[in-house]
Amino acid sequence: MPKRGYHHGNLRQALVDAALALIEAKGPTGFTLSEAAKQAGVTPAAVYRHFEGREDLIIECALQGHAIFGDLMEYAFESGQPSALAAFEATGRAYLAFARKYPGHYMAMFESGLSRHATPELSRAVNRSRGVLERAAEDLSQHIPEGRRPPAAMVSSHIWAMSHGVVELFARGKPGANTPFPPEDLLEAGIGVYLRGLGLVPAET
Amino acid sequence: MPKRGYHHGNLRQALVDAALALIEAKGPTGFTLSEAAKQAGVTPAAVYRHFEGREDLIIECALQGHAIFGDLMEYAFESGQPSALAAFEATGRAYLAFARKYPGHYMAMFESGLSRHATPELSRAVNRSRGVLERAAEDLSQHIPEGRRPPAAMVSSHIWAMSHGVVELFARGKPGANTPFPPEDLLEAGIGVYLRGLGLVPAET
DNA sequence: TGTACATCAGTGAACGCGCGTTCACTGATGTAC
DNA sequence: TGTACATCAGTGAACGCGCGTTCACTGATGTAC
Repeated sequence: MPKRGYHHGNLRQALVDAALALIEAKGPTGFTLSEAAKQAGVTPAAVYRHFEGREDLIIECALQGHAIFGDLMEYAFESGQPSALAAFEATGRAYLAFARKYPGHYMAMFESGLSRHATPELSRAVNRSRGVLERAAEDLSQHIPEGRRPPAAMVSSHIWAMSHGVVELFARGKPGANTPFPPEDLLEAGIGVYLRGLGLVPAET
Repeated sequence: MPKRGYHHGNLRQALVDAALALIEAKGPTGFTLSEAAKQAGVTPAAVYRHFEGREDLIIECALQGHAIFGDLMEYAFESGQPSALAAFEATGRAYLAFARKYPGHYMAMFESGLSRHATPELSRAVNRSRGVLERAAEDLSQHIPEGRRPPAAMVSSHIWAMSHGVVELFARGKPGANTPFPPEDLLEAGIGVYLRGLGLVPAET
């Protein structure tokens, strides 16, 4: 009874799914509303019953991505507790895992070029995603040998940057296309070195 | 006498310059051949006197970018000699400096989605750019406390990833849009922490 | 210096295409009585 | 249960647009004699 058995069933989500597949295949700018409609078995005009237009569809993709992303990061963060270090490392790993498992979402979120403020809703979603990493960095900061500890926001920015860089440069296309190392190992090793540089993780990894 | 005073003067380079400006403004996928032609004061068909088509124009942009990029990185590398550490840090800084000074080139090189093997010439240019960073990493590796030193290619990949991530996430758009830290400081601090993690740079920065 | 000719950079019109978006419509579904 | 009606998801045709590319052309430049 809830909402089954309409004309299409659930066109809205079918369109989002089609859009995500297309974005994954052709990039966010190569994606077209018409093709998403066709792939959902529907006329382009039908899209306008559910979205304001092309950009609105992409925003929904990014929104759903941030929901999953935030959940995943939060779960990883908590699974590492009470060790701030384990929590932080797990969060970093979750970043790459998300990017690999949901490439369409990832691209919609970070490569579609849409403003973070396109929508209050999107703005909120982005802040939540970022918040998890920042919280992990803050917890971690408490354990850094005092004195010259960098701001937590800087630490989280560094990890975000390295993660994003690994995704863009080494986790796209055919495996081994750019480097002899699997992206997962590359990122984990990079974070390991970085954490050692912060004065944590003296000998391991 | 060399090549002045043609119909246009030097349409080929004028088209490249127009393309670079457009790529910077609208991204590599938003760039259109027609608009580049118009901006150079010429009919779209004229472009085909100098390039095979749209993609060929983008390749030329990337090619010129790699030439500048390679020179800049090499110069930075050598300016830090004979200290392997100084050379490496200078190379990292040169990366970001290039990305900020030549955003159109940077986008054509790393965000246009064209294959590294689109052309033998492009392939060579890419390898040269990458080679400089790898050489810097190798020199640096010699100074790392032996035993558990990561492969040089991994070190250069980490730096490349962090640099690229900083560029994409924090050096685009309005300043301060994403972080309270200037991208230069962010990257320099990140590389500093990373190098300390490698066992170099014990106390400074 | 002057004329005849070859070259070839750039023109302008045309092409087929797929895009995002609009609009009046139609027809299946859900609701009231 | 059966009929009349309202809703509204999806249709199909049409729009104006700018794209990349092609083609026969034209006209300025450079060269030969």
